[in-house]
Amino acid sequence: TETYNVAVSLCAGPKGYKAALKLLDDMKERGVPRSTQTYTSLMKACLSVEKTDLALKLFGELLDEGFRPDLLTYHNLMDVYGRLREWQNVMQILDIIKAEGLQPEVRTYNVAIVACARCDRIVEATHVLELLFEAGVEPSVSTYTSLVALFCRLGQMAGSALLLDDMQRHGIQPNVITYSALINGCAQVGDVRGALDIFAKMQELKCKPSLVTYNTLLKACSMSSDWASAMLLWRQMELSSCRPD
RNA sequence: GGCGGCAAUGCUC
Repeated sequence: TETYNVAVSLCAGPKGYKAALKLLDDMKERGVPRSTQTYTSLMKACLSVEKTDLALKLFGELLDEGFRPDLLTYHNLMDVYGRLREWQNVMQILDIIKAEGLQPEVRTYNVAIVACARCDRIVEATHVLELLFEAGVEPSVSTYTSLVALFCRLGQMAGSALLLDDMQRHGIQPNVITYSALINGCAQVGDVRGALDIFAKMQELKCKPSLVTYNTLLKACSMSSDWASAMLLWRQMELSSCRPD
């Protein structure tokens, strides 16, 4: 069982999920017992290629075989429902986790926030952060970055600024991903100036921009037809060790 | 005891 579980867990990517499913058939044929983890890893493999229907089916099989879902299973399940835009189910799973006596972790809430974010549900995503605090769990950079990214994607820059303050009050420093999300927000609302300001701040803080950062900055410029800034950024990008792809 | 899970842009279909 363990050998198979490890093999299944290594199956990610476009081809991986098929290999993983083959392993499951193999286990059944040879009478190798499955486990919660077998199915959870299989769900993950399916999610990596957005096969949400298959992931749901595997969750069903897990239950049919009489296994108890663990935290990770529920994380994957929330991921599924996020992709299906079924945020009500995401919130419900948080309740189920509690009801089952499982101990939620930061990641539990992070996954829930991302799932709500996929559904553009700002209210629910924000509520998840409150639930985290109620549970006495410490937020992480990812927690705040996921929320900030949602606000930014929807152009709610005032809200994202409040979150950034809140984050720092909790002693969490934004990283390159957080800043990239904020730059994306500036892009959404056509604020090239703001995007460049954040970029400047990153340099001050010695926060190394990534390829995504540059792509996002260029997007901000192109959405406002600011070709002069775009050219400057392109040059900067070449000077740094970032190569366009 | 070990193993499996989280966040940012665009492109593609």
